[in-house]
Amino acid sequence: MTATAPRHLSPRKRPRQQRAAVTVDAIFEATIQVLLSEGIHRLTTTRVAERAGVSVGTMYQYFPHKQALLYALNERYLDIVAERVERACQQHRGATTAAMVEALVTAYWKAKTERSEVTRALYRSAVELDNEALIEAFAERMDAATIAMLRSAPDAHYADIALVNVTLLSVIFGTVRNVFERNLPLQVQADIRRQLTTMCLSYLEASGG
Amino acid sequence: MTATAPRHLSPRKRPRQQRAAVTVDAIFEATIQVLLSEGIHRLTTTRVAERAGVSVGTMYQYFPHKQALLYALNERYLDIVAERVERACQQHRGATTAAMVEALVTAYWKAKTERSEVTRALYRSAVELDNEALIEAFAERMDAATIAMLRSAPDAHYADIALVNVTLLSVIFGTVRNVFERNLPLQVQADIRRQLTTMCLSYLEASGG
Amino acid sequence: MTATAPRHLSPRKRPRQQRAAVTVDAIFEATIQVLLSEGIHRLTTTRVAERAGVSVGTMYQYFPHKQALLYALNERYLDIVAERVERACQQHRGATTAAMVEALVTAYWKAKTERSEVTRALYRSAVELDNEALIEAFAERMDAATIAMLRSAPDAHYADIALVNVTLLSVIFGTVRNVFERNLPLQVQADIRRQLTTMCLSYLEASGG
Amino acid sequence: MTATAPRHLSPRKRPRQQRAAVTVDAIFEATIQVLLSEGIHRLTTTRVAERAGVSVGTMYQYFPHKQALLYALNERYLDIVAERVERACQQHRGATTAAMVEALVTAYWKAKTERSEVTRALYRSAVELDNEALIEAFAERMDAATIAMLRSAPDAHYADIALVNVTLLSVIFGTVRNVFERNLPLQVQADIRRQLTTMCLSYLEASGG
DNA sequence: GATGAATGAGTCTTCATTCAT
DNA sequence: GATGAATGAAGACTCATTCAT
Repeated sequence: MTATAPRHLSPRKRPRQQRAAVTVDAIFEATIQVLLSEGIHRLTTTRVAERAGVSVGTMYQYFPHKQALLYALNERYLDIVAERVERACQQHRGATTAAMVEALVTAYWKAKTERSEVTRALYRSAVELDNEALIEAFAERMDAATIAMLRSAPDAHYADIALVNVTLLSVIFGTVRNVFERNLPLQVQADIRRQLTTMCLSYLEASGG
Repeated sequence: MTATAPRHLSPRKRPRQQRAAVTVDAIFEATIQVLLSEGIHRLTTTRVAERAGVSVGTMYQYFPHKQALLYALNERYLDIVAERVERACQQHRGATTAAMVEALVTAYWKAKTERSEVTRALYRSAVELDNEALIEAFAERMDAATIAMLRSAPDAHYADIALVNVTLLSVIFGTVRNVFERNLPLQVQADIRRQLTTMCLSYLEASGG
Repeated sequence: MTATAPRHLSPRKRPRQQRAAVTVDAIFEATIQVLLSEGIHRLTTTRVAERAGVSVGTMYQYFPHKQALLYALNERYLDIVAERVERACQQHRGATTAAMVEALVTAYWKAKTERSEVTRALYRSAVELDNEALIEAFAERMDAATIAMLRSAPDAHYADIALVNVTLLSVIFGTVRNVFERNLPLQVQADIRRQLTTMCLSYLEASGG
Repeated sequence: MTATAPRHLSPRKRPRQQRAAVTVDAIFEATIQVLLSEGIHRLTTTRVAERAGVSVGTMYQYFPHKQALLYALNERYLDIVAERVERACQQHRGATTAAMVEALVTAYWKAKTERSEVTRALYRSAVELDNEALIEAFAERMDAATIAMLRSAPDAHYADIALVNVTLLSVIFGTVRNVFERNLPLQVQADIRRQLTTMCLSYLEASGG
């Protein structure tokens, strides 16, 4: 994420040493654990620190306050998702539209559902967090990646690629979230995913013929 | 909503009398106000009561605890949305698939975005609320309504209507949420909505030809 | 004290009922007790509440934060001192200069030393409290009272009464503070007080002959 | 200051080497800076160390704990003030009473007001510091210096020089503090200072004729 | 010797909930 | 039935002090 975080939300210090990096990772992991096992209203700084095996004081050395921790956690998460999607887009430049859609849906779907519990937890953690900037940055990054990919399609040309793209992403991202928030049976999820792919492909074909 | 709310979340008493209903409504409205003006972490029982013009004690007469209030609030909200969608479905039985899709997207989109601030506020309030039952009930109700409508289409017949329907709803609901959570410019929102309608229509035509 | 306290330092609610007044008084008294027995760095809200026999929550109902408590405490204290001095001034209008000085020194000295421990405690509590307004208001009040008294002297007339008066008060107030902060033996304190009175009288005679 | 500091308040080691002295001075200066810029409740060891350009660890090498630092700081400050007053007294042995008073008031006044911000800051830092011993030692030192001077006056002889002296010092020290704590306009301050000098001179003349 | 990351007891403050009036 | 003062457990955050590197 290259989004410059609101000043007050940025980590107090960048972990430079090995040990620090380990500590920060432990804190992130602990946050997720607590979120999963206790829920967001029991996500307290003390509990996180305890679970991470560090003292509260140490935690505050890395994150000036709770919000900064959650912000950073979301940032890291979105970063990972973004990277995966970007990689998929990169790898499918010049491919057929069908392959592109397949790749895009798959990449996003997997990124979101592989550790679906974590995803769910993070959605919760984001509430009441001023993370619009984060979301915005993520969206722009995705936009750039998918547009570049779509543009490279040998079998299609889009009149209004911006609109096609924002629609495509909205539909995919939205559907994925909706599906796994409803906790539908895995089989149904898989079915929907296939349908979604088909639907998107038709859309692209209709738009970029 | 016919979902039987988890026992501990149901209101202490059903507002039967006139006065009670007024009070409850005032409390609901106050909750939304506070949510909007102060954010979820400043949503306190005292503040809600104050804004509603009643004492905390009175509030506790109607809602045994804070969660029950939020639960009821969400319930009421989903109820309203569900009703609007149901009505649209009802009114389009026997219509063309195109009309149906248009009606469905419109009904849901409007219900969600007309008071988008409120919607957003409610999403927040729902976090950490054990409202799966609520969501589930809402989903089922929607399912029933839309399936009934789709079945009545003179111009289509669906092999696996359950799958088609769940996909359709997932896509619509998900996209709407995604769009308005990103706070896109109104023009873009309108564009996407049109695209979404088209996309869904193609999907149905492809599935139900 | 008619000084309008900085908004953020004013008590949350004016005690209207009997019970409330009692509670507030208990809190004030407890604060002084803790200040005396534990020192300012052990003056915690919890400790004060405990000593006052109320819960922290209750304390916060009356004082929005610790500073407000200390501010109010000082305000109340200065009010009492001011009243006593004012009364003395009032009662000596038209008296001889000698009687005036005697009365002024006595009134202030007594007000400050009668519960000298408390005075000392309050001086401490005032540190790092934005109480300039308080001090200023007190000073003005004293100024007004003493000037009115001095003006009424039948045996003196002051060319620059403002300067004479501010000097007089600075000397008296300063000396008193200095004396009792040094914790001199009572006998010495009494001696100094007499000397101070004499000194001030000479000063006034020299200035107002 | 020859006052033997309470054992637990004395610096861990006397700065014998050049480097140490420099460091200690930097720490003192930093303390004052922080006190001025941040206020006493933000005067933390870390902040002081940082501003002084040393590590906390190093600071603890010189001062076993925070109190020791503040104690030493006050000690140093009083030492400087004491020295200046002593020098003035020394230089006016055998002078006229008028010259003596003038010199005394001037010396103390200047010492206190030249860096009045610092003085103020130090008063704050002394709160909740067991510095009675310090004050006492300072007082005795001043006593000795002024008594010696007064005794050498060719134009006066005091029956009870101890009382006269303690009164004199109490009045001067107290007034100075009072004046500059009230932050009066400079012009008024200067006026009061002149009045104070006159008043003290009359007093001495009346007492030592 | 110097460093500064880590510690965790201790602070202030909030807020859901109760219950005497 | 309504009120709102009182409660106190629990949370976020600070900071003097230590000690491994």
